[in-house]
Amino acid sequence: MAKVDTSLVAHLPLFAGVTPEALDEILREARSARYPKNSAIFEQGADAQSFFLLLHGHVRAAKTTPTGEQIVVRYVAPGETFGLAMAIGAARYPATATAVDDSVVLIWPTSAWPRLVERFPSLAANTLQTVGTRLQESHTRILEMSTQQVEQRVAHALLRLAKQSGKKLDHGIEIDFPISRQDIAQMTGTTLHTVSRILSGWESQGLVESGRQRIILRNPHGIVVLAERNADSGAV
Amino acid sequence: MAKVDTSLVAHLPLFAGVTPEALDEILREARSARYPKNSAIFEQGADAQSFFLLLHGHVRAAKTTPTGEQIVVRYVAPGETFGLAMAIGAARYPATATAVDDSVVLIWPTSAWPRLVERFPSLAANTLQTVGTRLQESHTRILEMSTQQVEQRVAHALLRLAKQSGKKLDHGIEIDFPISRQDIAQMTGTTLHTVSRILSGWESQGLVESGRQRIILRNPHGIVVLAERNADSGAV
DNA sequence: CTCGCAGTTTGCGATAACGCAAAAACGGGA
DNA sequence: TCCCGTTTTTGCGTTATCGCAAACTGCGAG
Repeated sequence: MAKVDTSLVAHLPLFAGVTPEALDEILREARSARYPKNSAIFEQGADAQSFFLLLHGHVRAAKTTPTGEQIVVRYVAPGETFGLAMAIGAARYPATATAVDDSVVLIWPTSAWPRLVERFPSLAANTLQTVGTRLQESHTRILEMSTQQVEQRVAHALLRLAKQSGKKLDHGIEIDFPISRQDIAQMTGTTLHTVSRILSGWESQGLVESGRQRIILRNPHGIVVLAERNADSGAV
Repeated sequence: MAKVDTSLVAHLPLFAGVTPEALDEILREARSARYPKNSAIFEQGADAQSFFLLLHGHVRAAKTTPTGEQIVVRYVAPGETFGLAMAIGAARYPATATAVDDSVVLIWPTSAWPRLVERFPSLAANTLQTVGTRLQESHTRILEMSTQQVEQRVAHALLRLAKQSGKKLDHGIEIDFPISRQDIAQMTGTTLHTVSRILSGWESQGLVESGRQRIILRNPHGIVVLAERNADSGAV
């Protein structure tokens, strides 16, 4: 069994208020695993046998309709948990998780959750906090989808990705994992065509620099302006 | 201080796994209050001084944009909690809560939450479950907004309302609180005009019977069919 | 180095839904 | 019972966005 250095994870929100000894005990119940780029971690509808903590890499959580259309629920960054179906009392995963980069995760068996929570109540409190935050973000997303047009939604989405997983370059901020036009479309409720048109436009204005599954915000402030301007204030 | 009968609330999910004595202790920390129809319970952005459990009536939780547009986050039915800002670590309410009917609520001071959770860990677990379920519903809503057209979204919204707060009549199911076209528009990400057109259409097909802030599903199954049919399968 | 494919770009017509405006209907309060 | 304000209905022009189709491009495999 791979040994995980407690110091690497001790500062994570999930473990706030947990003593080092307790953390050690918690980690002993986990195993770690590596998922290569583009491999599936779990599938929507499958038995929720495990829950996960991402150590390295990036994971996309996506939901699929009966007719095969997808939306991206979120991108998971290192330090975040995912696959928490058990915490909400679901027996099956409500979404599919895919590694978009080579990724390393900690894995606990779902069956360990009740015991862990009983021994370490902070885990429940911390998880509640996390889930609550995600719920709020989700409501914000609904608000945006209801009231903003596509260009603003794409702007917001990119800014969030930049904040969560942006790598500072001297000529801008790069989204630190491979992401396609299609992915962005699935985050914002539009089509890859429309996203492509929007990014092309921004590129010609020098706001972004982008290519195959790669996006650099050259002028983040300009994108903030786009994101915040309301529909009719943008006459040229 | 109004005394609340424990037997009225003992069966609620929030109190699952809580002993009668504990419940009694928890309820002693609460006070109850009555809000008349159309009165505000709390405003978005205000200090989250309390959290609530709805006993009677119906409450609308809505989020407002800087430009004044609104969306309905959800309708709260009796037995459900709301205003849980503290559980997610927010100091201010992320939405506005309004009684849409004369309503009675239990109110706890936010400051009591940490103590309650420490003494009764099931509260945290139960709340986690609730919040997790809401998160899933929220994702489902995003999925619908991304992949379905307005008519289907309205159909789904009405079916959910009917399931949550439907009153069985011999000639159909009535949504058991006042709800306007505008409200439905704000639940589905469209305009009151479009909702009105859709309901008019349904009315002439005998699917619904509706009036001023009042909707009866005359043929729930017909609406299910509408909700589930995918965009192109509906040729006449 | 070249080939092949996944990802991207772009044009163009189609249309669902919006937005405005005005009239009609309903219900509660005086 | 009548009146007034809110809610609902409906017509009509506008448009943001979609959907399809076709061409292009960059990267990785061999």
